[in-house]
Amino acid sequence: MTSGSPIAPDGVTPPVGFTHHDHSSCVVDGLSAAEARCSSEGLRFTPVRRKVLEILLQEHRALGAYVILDRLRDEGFGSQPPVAYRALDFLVTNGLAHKIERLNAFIACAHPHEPHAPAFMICRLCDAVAEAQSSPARGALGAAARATGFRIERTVVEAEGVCPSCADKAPKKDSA
Amino acid sequence: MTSGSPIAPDGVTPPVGFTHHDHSSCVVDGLSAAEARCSSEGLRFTPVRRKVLEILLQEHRALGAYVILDRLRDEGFGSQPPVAYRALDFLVTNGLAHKIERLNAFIACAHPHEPHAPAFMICRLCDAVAEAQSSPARGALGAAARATGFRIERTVVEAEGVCPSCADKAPKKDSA
DNA sequence: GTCCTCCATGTGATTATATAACATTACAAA
DNA sequence: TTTGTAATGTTATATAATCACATGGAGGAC
Repeated sequence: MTSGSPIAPDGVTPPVGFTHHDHSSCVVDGLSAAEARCSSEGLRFTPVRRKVLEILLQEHRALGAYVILDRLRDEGFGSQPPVAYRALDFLVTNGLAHKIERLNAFIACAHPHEPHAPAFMICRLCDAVAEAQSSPARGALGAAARATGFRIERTVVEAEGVCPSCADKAPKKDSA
Repeated sequence: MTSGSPIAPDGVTPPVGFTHHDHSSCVVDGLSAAEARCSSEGLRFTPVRRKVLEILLQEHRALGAYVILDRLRDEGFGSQPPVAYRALDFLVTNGLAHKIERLNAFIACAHPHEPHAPAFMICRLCDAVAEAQSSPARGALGAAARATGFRIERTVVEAEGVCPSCADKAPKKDSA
C-alpha cells in the first residue's frame, strides 16, 4: 500500500508501472488531473474522452484502439473506430495519453502535469509499460541533429526488454 | 559532386541522408556490404531479398511494405504481401534494414557493418530519413532502466522534425 | 545421381489498424 | 432563439500485417 518509491542511489525516481503502488489512486488522480487541465485550458472533457482515459488508466499497459472500442461499446458509447480514435487523438494531442508506436497502442500519461518528452520501457513478457522522461536533445541524437541542422519537434523513445518482475520469475541466466 | 561531409564543430559526423552525396555509391556499396555479410554468416541473399534491399537503398526515405510490393511486382516477383514482409523481416533481423515505427515503413541500414542502436531523424516535410547512432543506455532512459531494474534489449529512437534543406526552403521564423 | 529435407517463395484469404466522408447532435456565443 | 462550431455517430474504405497451405529449389546423405 503505497509503501513508496524506492529512490535509487543516483537519485533517479523510478517510474511507476513496474513497481507496486496504490493503483486505485492512479485512476482517480489521473482523472482529476485531466479534469483540472481541461478546465484550465478550456478543453472539453466529454464523457467519451473521460471514459477512454479511465480505461487507459486502469492498467499500466498499452491498449489497442479496438480493445478500447470494445469497452466503449460495453459502456453504451458508439462502436465504430472513429469514436475511439477521436477520443485517443484528443488525449494524445493534449498530453493526457501517449501512443506507443512500437505497439500501435495507447497508454495514459503518467505525468500529465507539464509538457515533457516521454520515454517508455516495454516488457515483452508481461506487456507492462512504464513511462520515464527522456532528454533527446542531449546525447547522441541531439548531437547528430545539431550537426546536420535538423530541428527536432517531437521524439519517440521506446525501449523493449524485460521488466524486473518478469526477470525474477523467468531468470535468463543463473538467477540473482 | 560529392563535395563532402561538413564536419560539425563538435566533431560529430553528420549522418548521410540530408546532405548531398554520391548516391549511386549508396546502392552499390550497400548491396556489396550485404553480400559480404550474408556470405560470411551463411545467410542466403536471394533475389527477392536483394531486390528489396536495392529498392530501399535507392532512397533515403522510409518505404511502406506495399510500395515495395508494387515495385517487386513490376520486377516480376510475387505480388502478395508476405513476399515483401518476409524479405523485409530477413533484412531487419539481420541488420540490413530498419523499421521506422512511427511511419510503419522501412529503410536500408546506413551502417550495416556492425551491430548498433540506430536513431532516426524524420523530416515531416519531405519525408527524408537520416540514421544516426543512439546510446540509449546513457542518458535519462538508461538511468530510469537501471533504477527500476529493467533490462533493455532493443530501443526505438525516432525524432520527427524539419531537415535543414526544408528549413531553408520554408523558413518558419524570420529567415536565417 | 537419387532421394530427402529444409528453407524460401507464391498465393488466397483473413485479421488488425486507421482514416474518409457525411449526417446528426450538443454546446455556447450573439 | 438563432446560429456557428465542435463533438459524436455511422457507413464505408484504406492501409498494414499475418495465417495457412501449396510449390519449388538448394544442399546434404546415401
